[in-house]
Amino acid sequence: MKTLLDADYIVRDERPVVRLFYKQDDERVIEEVADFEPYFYALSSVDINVLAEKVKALENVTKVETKTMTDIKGEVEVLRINTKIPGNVAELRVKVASLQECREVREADIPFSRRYLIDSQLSPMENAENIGLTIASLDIECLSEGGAMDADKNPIIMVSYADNKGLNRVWTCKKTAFKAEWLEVLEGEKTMIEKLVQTIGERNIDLIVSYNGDNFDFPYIEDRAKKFGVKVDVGIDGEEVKTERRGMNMGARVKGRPHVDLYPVCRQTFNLPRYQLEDVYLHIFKEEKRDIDTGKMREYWDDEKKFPELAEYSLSDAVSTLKIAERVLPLQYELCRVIREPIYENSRMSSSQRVERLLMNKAFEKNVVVPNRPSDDESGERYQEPFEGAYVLEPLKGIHDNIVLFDFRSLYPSIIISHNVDPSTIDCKCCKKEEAHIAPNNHYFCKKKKGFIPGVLEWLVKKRGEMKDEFKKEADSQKKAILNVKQQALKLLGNSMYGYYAFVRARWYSRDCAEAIAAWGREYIQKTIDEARKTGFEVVYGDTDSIFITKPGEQDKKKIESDAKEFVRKVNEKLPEAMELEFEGFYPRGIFITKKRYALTDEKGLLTVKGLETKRRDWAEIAKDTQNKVLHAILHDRNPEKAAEIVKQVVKDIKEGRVKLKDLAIYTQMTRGMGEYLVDGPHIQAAKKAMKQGMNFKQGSIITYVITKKGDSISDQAKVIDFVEEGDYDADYYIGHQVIPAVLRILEALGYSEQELRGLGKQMSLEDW
DNA sequence: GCGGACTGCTTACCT
DNA sequence: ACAGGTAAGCAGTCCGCG
Repeated sequence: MKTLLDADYIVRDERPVVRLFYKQDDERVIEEVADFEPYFYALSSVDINVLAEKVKALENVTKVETKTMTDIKGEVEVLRINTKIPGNVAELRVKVASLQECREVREADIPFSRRYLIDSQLSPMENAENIGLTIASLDIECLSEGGAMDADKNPIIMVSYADNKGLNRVWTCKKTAFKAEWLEVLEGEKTMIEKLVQTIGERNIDLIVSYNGDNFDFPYIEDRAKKFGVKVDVGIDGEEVKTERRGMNMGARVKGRPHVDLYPVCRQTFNLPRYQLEDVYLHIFKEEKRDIDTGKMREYWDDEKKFPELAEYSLSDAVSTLKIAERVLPLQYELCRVIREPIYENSRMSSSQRVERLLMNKAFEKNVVVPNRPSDDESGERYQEPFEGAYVLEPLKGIHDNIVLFDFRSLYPSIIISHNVDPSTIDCKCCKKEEAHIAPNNHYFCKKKKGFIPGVLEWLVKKRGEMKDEFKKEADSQKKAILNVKQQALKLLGNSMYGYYAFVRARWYSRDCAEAIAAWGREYIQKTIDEARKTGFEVVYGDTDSIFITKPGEQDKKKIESDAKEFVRKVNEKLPEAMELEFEGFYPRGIFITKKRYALTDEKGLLTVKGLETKRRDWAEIAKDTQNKVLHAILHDRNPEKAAEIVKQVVKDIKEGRVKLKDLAIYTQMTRGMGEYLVDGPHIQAAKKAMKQGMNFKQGSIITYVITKKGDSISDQAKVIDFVEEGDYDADYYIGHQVIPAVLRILEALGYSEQELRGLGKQMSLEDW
């Protein structure tokens, strides 16, 4: 049994050698492939043989052959141009492209080891679960003075390590009397780094995980190691870890022993207000992780009594990182297998990159020549040409009883499949418009030849169906879990296809296709809404692919549900085969505030909230929690007086200074670089003040701030939480701008007028908001 | 000089 | 750095007001 963990290439005797890093049984092996040459394609503007002759005369060309492939507009003759080493491609493609006879160069920007994986059709991480990978997590602590981390000055004081074969270690250089079986006191920083490297090697680690290792632990270790002349040669063949630029961020790459930074993975996998290790751990395991105030690192380090706390915290970082890895890696493995990408790359890819990678694999299988990536100018132009998206029905605002929710199962993917939406089938020559799939946007799609992307989608849907069937049949819970992850991965890829068509940097971008899909979507939901109304339902709300209905005058819940199910059956009879309207659920009560903002209770009293403040990271916990309680009181307990009582108490707590800072914190992401803001909102002004005191924020950082007492405007009052004392908060702001607006929206929708609320306000002693 | 109306910028959500 | 549709807050400006 073997599993492919990593791939790269080296140049030996002026020939490229692809290296495949496997774990085979219990051994680590490197397979070398020496007979694979880099190549790319050229399309000709004249007779392909004329171009071929010209190309043959160019330097470093080893082989030229003509081939028929499928392009967007149909079959094309292409020239496959082989060259000696990958390093030649950049120069050669320019020479070829500048030949008069050359129309276009294709597939010249695919990295060589990726090219090999596409052509060999090898899947990384096959058998990963069965082979028993040895996974290690690592984490460092360093002694920083006042916020800023500077690898030049501040030493590493602790390295913690945990692996899934039972070894837990904290290596430190403090001469301490504290003893623990996992604590090992070493001479100094240099020895600690050496110990880490040595342990990874000795324990034959297959996969290294970290939390923010790309941007912190590895670059830091590298810098410190350099100081001591130590090599961080943790790679399988003794290569050192290399931090490389990957778009806007860094990636710490370890050859053959993939390093997965769980921070980007978690940011993509979960939707949370913040993504510190503690937050993610709490979210997944519903359990607080040990934490310390890292601002007081010096104290923990110097004080012998406090030191054990630091050591335990450090160990818990490594241990919880490993636990998180075990939770999130299965989906990563699965994505690796489907898109045939090694895990180092896959774990740092965006969903559009994954879709594109899958399409490139399928293109190879189906003899399709891959379109080029657009230039910056081209994607800029595409960006200037937006199109109409989904339909959203204005909700009937207020409370509704006995709501039935329907939605179209995978609306966009099913439209793409049903109507064969593809850049190669749009307005085809082989069908008359009337005989084709006519889209609501003045285009039509071929009915004779299946498009490339609908074909790939169909494959994803079919595979997913198989996984779901096997899931149902499987009894073993571990195997069930794997099957479930498999279907999840396929679903993720399928659901990204529409967005990919509309993504301006996509190779297979097609505004016309995206627009047609959205237009069809609008047509299906609008027709369904009309049909529901004709059938005697009231349509309370609908968004894109979902419809909320009630049946006025009908009290019998069973009757409502059965009528609704009958309606679904009727609609489905008329829909294309791949499309389906699904009965999603029955809700005894719901409140609709505006488009995209509503709340429902199911029969067990479980609350579903969408879009309201409760769901937003940029509202304080005190406001979100109060809104949530008010919703529960109204929807489930049906008791507005209770709601009023809750608000009254919270307002009192705020006024009397009893609220903790963590409940007042507002989280807001910095979505661009500091210099790019035209208007500095509260989070930016708070961040700027904090940066003067040594803190660091960059694009993507989530800023945690509180509105304090002092200042001329809200932004002026905003301060990063680390610099705020307990009790220093603007009570009027939290009452008037947080709690009251959040609950008022609910009470207003209940039918209270503004005046009544002010009256109620007096009762509730809210008179001064 | 003040407050309400309005606009533009910004964010995070929904599907 | 997958899409468009949407609500909403804050900062700043405009406008009316003897």
